[in-house]
Amino acid sequence: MATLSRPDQPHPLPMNAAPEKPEQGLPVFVAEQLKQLIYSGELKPGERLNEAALALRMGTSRGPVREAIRMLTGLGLVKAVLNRGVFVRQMSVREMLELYDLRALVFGFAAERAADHLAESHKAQFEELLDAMDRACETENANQYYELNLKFHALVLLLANNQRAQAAYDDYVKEMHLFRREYFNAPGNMRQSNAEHRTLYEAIAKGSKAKAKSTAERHVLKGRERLLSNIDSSSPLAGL
Amino acid sequence: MATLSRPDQPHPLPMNAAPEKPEQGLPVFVAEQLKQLIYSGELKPGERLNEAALALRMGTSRGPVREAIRMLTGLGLVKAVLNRGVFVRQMSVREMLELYDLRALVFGFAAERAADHLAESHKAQFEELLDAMDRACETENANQYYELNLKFHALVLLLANNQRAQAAYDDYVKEMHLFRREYFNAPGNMRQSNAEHRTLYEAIAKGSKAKAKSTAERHVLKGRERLLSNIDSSSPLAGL
DNA sequence: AACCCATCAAGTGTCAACACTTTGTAAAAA
DNA sequence: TTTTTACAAAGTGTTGACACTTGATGGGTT
Repeated sequence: MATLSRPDQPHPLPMNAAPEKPEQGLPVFVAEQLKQLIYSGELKPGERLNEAALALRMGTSRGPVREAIRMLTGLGLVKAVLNRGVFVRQMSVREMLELYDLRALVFGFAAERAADHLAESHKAQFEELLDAMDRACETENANQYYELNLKFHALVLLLANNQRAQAAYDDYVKEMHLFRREYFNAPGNMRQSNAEHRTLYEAIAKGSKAKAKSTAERHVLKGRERLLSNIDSSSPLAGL
Repeated sequence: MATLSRPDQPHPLPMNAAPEKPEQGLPVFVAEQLKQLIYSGELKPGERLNEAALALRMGTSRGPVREAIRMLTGLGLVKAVLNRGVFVRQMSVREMLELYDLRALVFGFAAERAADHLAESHKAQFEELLDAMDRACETENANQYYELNLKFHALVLLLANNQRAQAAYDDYVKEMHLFRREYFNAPGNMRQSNAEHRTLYEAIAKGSKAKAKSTAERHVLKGRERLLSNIDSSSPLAGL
């Protein structure tokens, strides 16, 4: 997964009022906005969501806001405490590590299947992405690399031809944004990471299922190791 | 996973009115009830949820019911259509097959790790379960076997020591209840299934990680095959 | 000074009323 | 008889008001 320095808030104060004709109802609209606010970091992990304030900001009453919030609890993005409000979920180190394990598992699974389903048309996409990531390495453009890296992984998942796995993987990546920001800065592994990408792609292109699987798995688990060493070098007893 | 003939509605018309002091708020309470209604089959896949009727039944107003329903949409249990209501999700054959793939993957993962973490105290539990399942086979008690089977799988997941994987697996099993009932009747594979359980347990007990993993994976995938043959023997063009 | 208790503001929990959309029904037109 | 149109019923969408809980503030007591 490589560096994982999240792009610093692409949305400074973006969305404001409700649309004229909500295409899917106000609660859905509000839920989208809230997701943005959370994933972009404007609403930080542990922070409380104030219903009245949000209602005002979204231009609705509290009803739809409450419904939107309930959707997010179903998604595990926020946690409600009776009579005290709902709070943006905070991931523990343990949860984060578990998530890496699952992500590695699913990514390995996807890579294995991608080695079966690869079509000529996708080869071009892969090579384009790999080259673009190389260029991002040259220019030390971490945000750019992060985006391309996401696309690379998404492409593997797409080729796995399992929408459920695709959705799950997507959730995993998004959930990781709920982790404390300060642990994420492992600056310059981009080159190493992209080398792994190349190895993986070659395995997929050759149709070597076993190799693709193990390469993909290890690629994600390296991110796990990196996180782990970041943590106990900064505070030895942070974990659970 | 074995037979998977679901126990026929353990809850005929169970829960009725709201409790005096809802321990976690009315919406949560209602959501629990709704989950029961759905998983038990009283609310069938594709059926619409009537807010007013449910509110009456639960002894609340529509507000908490709507919030409960939104939680379920977040969980993917129901699907909302603007101005037309929310409907219990219906799983397609394709989704079901994808789910089996993921379930096999996670169960394999769990078995591999269980082979590491196995303690003496759990051996007794395993053997107890296996014997009980044998007895259920003798008496042809499918419901009994189904419950024990669930416990066996849950125990493996517990030993994997990854709460996230445990929760995911649990969701998978529950989601499968959203599939059309008629495809689930593969009556008499209980003996075969339990033989696989024994093989798996022995691998775990011996600490053979690779064997445990592959055995567990195949065990679930056999259920997948069974489903598949059930389907195209009953209606050749059911799938997507 | 430390502690305890009333008071109060802020915020969540619930409800009932109202507005809008959809859909079924039955009368009117072709 | 068939089609169209108007109407009515049922149900969802949204709101503002009100009840209750929590936590903070501040005065009084030991």
